[in-house]
Amino acid sequence: MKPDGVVTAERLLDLAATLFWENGYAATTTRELAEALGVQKASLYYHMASKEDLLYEICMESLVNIHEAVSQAVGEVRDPLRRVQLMIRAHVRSMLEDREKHATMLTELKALSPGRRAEVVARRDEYETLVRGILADAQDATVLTSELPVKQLELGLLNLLNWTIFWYRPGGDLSPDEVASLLERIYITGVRRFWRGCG
Amino acid sequence: MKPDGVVTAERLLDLAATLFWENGYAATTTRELAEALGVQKASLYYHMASKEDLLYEICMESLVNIHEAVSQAVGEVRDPLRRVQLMIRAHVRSMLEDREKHATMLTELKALSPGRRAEVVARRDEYETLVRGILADAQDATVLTSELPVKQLELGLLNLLNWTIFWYRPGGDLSPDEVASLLERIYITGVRRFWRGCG
DNA sequence: GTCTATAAAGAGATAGAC
DNA sequence: GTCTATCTCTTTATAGAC
Repeated sequence: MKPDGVVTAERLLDLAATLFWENGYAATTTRELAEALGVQKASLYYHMASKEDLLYEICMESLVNIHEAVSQAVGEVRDPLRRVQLMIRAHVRSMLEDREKHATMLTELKALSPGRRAEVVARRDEYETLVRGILADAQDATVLTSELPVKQLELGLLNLLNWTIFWYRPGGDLSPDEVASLLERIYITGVRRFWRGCG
Repeated sequence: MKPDGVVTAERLLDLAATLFWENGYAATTTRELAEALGVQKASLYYHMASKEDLLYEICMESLVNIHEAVSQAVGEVRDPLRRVQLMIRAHVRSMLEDREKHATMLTELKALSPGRRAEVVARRDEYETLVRGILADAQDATVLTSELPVKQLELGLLNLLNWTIFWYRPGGDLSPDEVASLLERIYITGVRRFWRGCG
């Protein structure tokens, strides 16, 4: 959550993400938001159009952020395996740095109206396309196994990475980078193409 | 969801799990539950004490079920690696067969009152102890890597398995057993202890 | 075991002053 | 940009008849 100096709209969005994640979107009331911001209920409506708008913006922002983070991380790098490793690191780091927003996007999507939900899902599909492309390149370069279709490589990877938001706590046993190292190690070893023969 | 013949209390629990999972606990109203059951709102209270009771029972049931499923699956088997494989299969199968309850337990826990939440968390810890024990045995038998502490083996495994409830759909591309095979393959390859040298 | 009727509280959002 | 006051609707749960 951002400090007092920042514009109220931005503080409201961060605060909403925290409360939505901790208590759920439907269970979080405008009264709680107002109290935590230190204003009256009605004052919220100067900064937002509705409670649902907050949820929509949280979802979109988390997806824009992680897409940018991964795009930039793989950026100029050409080595296909290295690109997979950098993607994993950037995904985990972005997800954990932006934990409240990302978790809210992943768990409260169902609370959005159909139209807006579709917009968020479309954005998420775009991100998954980026991920799948990086995996497909590594597969084509024969550094990842060809025993599994790329869609299954993607499902396996996102399974392994995303569940982290449910147990990760800042200041816990593992730092974001340690989490990334652990998951990267398991995944890469699990799906890398090895030449098993001797010679 | 169970058919009409079954006692109403049980049908109510199954129905609640479906609605809680689809729309969230807080967003699901007693009106919707009553309508879907085909009775009046007030009639619900003959079968339940409160809406929160339903959530509590759903959470407990899903955990009792998965604990039993995994216990029985590894049952008499002694081979440590085989036990890990059987655990993965039973976990995935139980989670997907009981999808609504399991998903509700995993995502709506925060809606329970502190006391009941603590009870559910204690049950979940028990299950995780079972999982960790099976992994530790395999590690001691040198069939799983010793490079990672058993706690991290557990985090990695549950990450890989649990996220499945967010995308699995009955009748989709993959059957529960195919999902289990995919995840088992990635995990076992990822954490198995290999002798890399030749000879 | 299910009904009609209603209580009591809390929700999101708006009007209009300052 | 924030306030007080309020509107309107929905919520969970109960009372008591059948």
